[in-house]
Amino acid sequence: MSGAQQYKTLKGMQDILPPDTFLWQSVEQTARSIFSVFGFQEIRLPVLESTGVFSRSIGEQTDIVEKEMYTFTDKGGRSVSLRPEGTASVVRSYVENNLHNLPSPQKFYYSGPMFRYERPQSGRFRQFYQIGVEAFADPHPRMDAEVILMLERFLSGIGLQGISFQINSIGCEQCRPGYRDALLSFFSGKADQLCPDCLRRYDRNPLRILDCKSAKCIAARSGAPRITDHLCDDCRQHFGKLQELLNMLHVAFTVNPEMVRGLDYYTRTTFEVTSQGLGSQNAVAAGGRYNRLVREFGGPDTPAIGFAVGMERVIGLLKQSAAQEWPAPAVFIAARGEPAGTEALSLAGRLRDRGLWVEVGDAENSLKSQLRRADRISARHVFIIGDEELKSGQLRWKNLHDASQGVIMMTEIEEFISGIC
RNA sequence: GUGGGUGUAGCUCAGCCGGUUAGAGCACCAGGUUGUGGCCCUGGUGGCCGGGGGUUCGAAUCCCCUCACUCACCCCA
Repeated sequence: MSGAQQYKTLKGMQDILPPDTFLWQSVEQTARSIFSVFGFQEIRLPVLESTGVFSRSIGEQTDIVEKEMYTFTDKGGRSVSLRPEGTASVVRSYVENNLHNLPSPQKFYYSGPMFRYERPQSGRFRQFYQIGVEAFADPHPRMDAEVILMLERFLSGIGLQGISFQINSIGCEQCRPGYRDALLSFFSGKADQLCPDCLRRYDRNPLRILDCKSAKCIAARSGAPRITDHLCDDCRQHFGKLQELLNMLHVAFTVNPEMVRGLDYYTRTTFEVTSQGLGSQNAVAAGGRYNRLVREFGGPDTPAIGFAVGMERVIGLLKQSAAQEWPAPAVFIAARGEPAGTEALSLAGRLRDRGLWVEVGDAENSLKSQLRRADRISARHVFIIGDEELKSGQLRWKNLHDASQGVIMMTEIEEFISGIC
């Protein structure tokens, strides 16, 4: 190692390396195939947007917008930000491209990195990956149920265990202000019973007091009004119908009237999937309905619902339950000396054309050394080419799993391969 | 932004009441006679002991500062 500068990833950013990348690929593949059969189509969006895309949707007052965004001025003097979440960009794109002209409902999924300038901890990074979906133009709770069902299918499809679904309704512009007032008046005489954080929340976002973890606040909020008791008729019916549908679809869930979401744009249904064994950041996926956002972005009045899955959290759970496997090559070709080394390369090419993963040994090394390498990378079969084989037009094969071996003609190699692979 | 914990080889760690060239296991590479892996044996690559300063004849070891990582609060996927 010279005295040269050693670069490292920035705080909260990480390299994703093999064999983890294989796990990521399989999770992404499952997502694609499940979302596809539900009729969701992929969209790919920029990572950088006008800052307003996020501040106006997520909420000016939220922590995400106030202190967690990677915001800077570009060379044209515009304020731009790395996306801290996906929904705002999808809505921007929906409006910009007039996607409401596609047959309704319009259903999309996306995946990619998000950025938030936070203090990293277990399950929390500054660059993190989400797979998310958004469904537009269907106000009915059937769409809520379908989206939640799809999330459940996906999570069980990748083999996640021990997760639980919580759902809630946070009402709409008709009923939420009334509930907020009820909550404020309930806590107004109890300021001394709240933790310092919740005193702040009282002014900024009183609903958050409901999910504070401090023992004081848990005690102070007993008997607090519940959002589910303050829903207007339409919201109550919507929420009731959703529960009915989820039961019919056999999606296990619990209603949690204290569940609060951090983003301002939600209306009615919100939901969250949590897991034990994730540490403090235990949300695996979360989402909800946002019926006003498209309108606020200048589009037609269009209801919508979506969710996002935290990839690192899902991957973290999967790694706990199963050891990482390295994929292994089908064939390793060991050659001895120069003419054989060339022959090995040519044979490898033919086998790769048939879609096989083939590794070639270093013909300058001993056979023993090459076999050791083949074993280390768990190759299933070894072909051995040397002077003898070149003379006779044959080659020797060996199965490293059961140690069987034999000889075949070089010209019959393709048939032989199709018999064993 | 606020607290706690930890920094010695790629990984897991020992050494740390100061004392000659800083260790182990695993991993990686090679070899153990002519062309056969796993086990075993041998050898090799790899660390200015996170960085800087101080105390001392002498610091991985003691003191101070700093940085990084990590967990938690906050917030959230």
